[in-house]
Amino acid sequence: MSKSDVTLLAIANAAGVSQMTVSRALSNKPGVSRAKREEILRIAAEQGYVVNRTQQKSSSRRSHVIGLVTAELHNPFVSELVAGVGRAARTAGYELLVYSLVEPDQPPLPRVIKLMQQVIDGIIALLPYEHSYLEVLADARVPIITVDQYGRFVRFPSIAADSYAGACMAVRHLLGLGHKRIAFLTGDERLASAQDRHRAYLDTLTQAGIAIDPELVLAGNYSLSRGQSVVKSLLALKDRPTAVFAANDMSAIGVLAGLKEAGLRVPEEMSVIGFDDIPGAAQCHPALTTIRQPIQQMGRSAVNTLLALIAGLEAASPQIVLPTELVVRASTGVPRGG
Amino acid sequence: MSKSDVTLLAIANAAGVSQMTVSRALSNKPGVSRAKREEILRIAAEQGYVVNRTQQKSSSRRSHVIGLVTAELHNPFVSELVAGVGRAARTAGYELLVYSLVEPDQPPLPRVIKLMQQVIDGIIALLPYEHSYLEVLADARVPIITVDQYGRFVRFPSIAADSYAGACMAVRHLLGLGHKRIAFLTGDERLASAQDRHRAYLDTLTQAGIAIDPELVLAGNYSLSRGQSVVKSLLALKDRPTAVFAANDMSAIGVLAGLKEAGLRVPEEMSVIGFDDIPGAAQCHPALTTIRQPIQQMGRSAVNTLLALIAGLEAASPQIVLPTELVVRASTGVPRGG
DNA sequence: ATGAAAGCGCTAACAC
DNA sequence: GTGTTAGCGCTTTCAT
Repeated sequence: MSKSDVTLLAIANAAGVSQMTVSRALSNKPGVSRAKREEILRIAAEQGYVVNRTQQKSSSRRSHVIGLVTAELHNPFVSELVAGVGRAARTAGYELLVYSLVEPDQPPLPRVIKLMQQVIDGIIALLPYEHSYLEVLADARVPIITVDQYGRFVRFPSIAADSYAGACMAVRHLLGLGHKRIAFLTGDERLASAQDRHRAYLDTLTQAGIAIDPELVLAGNYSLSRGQSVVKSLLALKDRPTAVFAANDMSAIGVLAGLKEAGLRVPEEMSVIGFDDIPGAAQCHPALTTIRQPIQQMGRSAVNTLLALIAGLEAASPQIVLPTELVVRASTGVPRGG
Repeated sequence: MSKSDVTLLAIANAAGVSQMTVSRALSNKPGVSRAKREEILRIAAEQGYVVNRTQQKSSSRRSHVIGLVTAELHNPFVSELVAGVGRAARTAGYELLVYSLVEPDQPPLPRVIKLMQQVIDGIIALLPYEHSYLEVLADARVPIITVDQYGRFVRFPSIAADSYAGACMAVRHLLGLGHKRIAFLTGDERLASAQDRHRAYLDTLTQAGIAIDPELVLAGNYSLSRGQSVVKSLLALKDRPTAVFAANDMSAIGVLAGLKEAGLRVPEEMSVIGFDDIPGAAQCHPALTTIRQPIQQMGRSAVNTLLALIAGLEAASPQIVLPTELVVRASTGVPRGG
């Protein structure tokens, strides 16, 4: 007889009480005497009882399972965040299930959306490019939190690092080193984070009295390969920049690769700064100067906010913005003749 | 009234039949007249009915949902495989749920294991380093398939590409180009795939009459960073190799990066060949020659085999091995003075 | 070919 | 503080 047969009733019999008393004891609900409660907990532990979340959900509308949806499984930022969310969820007594959107810009099938409702209590959506399915879920009263946002679309509470402030720091760091011609490699501009970083770049330069040169703004998409391929356009400019601010670490690492390919030394001939501080940032050569997002903390915030929503509370603030931090490593330095 | 309220009973009422008839019609079971069946299907489609998988499971022991467990979310091979499995599952009328092992070498909590049993009909485990939890699941009669294997542990049916044959091809390709000193960067030797590739390297060289030089065998772990860092040991050898066979593409790309850093040209001064043919292999510089694993097909095989197991059939063959293919790109060439 | 009844494991609601 | 009842949505089993 495998453990999977341990049911509420089994424990009730073993303890000589009713099923309901066991349920109450196990869910920490009032209405059970201390003595009985302890006895029940002991027996349950002994027998290795674990609640059946799906039955729990079908009778109480709560499964204590949350879902995380993402289209970018292969993305270091995402996988870090998944880890953070997983830990936070578990700490709060929740399990985490991941729904992978196989087709990035395609909404999941109705079948899958339904499955989400049937299994989970709430959803954390990462980098929600396509979000029509979120509307469907919201209509079905599934609490939703997004990490980053699709444009300025604010129907759902979101968690994000302070992209604007972080990007300002990045640009100021380069300015402080003496750079005047600073290129910017954009992120995927459908996302709020990318828009914020872009705006911060423009604003900070302007505030520093430096005219914006549109040639120095290159269209990226947060990907390594784009970062790498964009380098030649950069080097083809008659008046080359002395530094590049890439909207995220992946594309910054791509830029590093492209520069290496072109034979330029970093930071002597070109400074590079990224954004995110993914694990790979510290390991590449030269180690990447970047803006750190508090990824673990973002995971925790996402979970806590979601749980509050599930509990029926309004999100304290619809948009939670977490501070970022400049991490200076080896990829930035004073410009030549600076 | 949201769609989520569409239940069997609702359709039964709308169709003027019993719940049971609707159930039968919708699950393609016999016992319903053609006319009624069609009528029911029409109404169900109209109302947007979707079965509640968890209820389905609690009464029939089948949810038509399968799970995929992996510790390496951030791994291009894994994410490709997840996509392939997702597509195949959906085609077969199953949904896919992903369980991410947050701590790579740590088994999931009993709570999570229990959740798996409660939600899914079977599990596909990717790169199962730690597999004690699989035993628990198997004891609970959850069908399991692994992709790749932990060592020579064959309790579970597995799907894998033919690592041995593929690695032989890789080495022969280099031999054919005229290389005599060929280094090997191992994979994570806990996995069967890594062991097979290693063995193939040794065997193929021996068969070609080339003595094995232990100095040319470098300990890797399938990671990019290890590939990169290992290059300096390679270049420090008094009698340098002219080619490197890396046990997978990620580490091969790392080797490429390390060589670029060291200023060596590929393939003029060093040939590099990988294994997997992940999407990144074609995009790096120079484009990587590699052994292609049929990742999509592996996903399909894994799903089909798992479904057979779920249906109560024995796996046709406990170990399914799929053929590999040499993909020649730009990272291999004749050795200098070859 | 169709339906009625029972049960899966759990909890909300209402007893006592 | 504790137990009983009913019900979630589905499928099994047994009638008809």
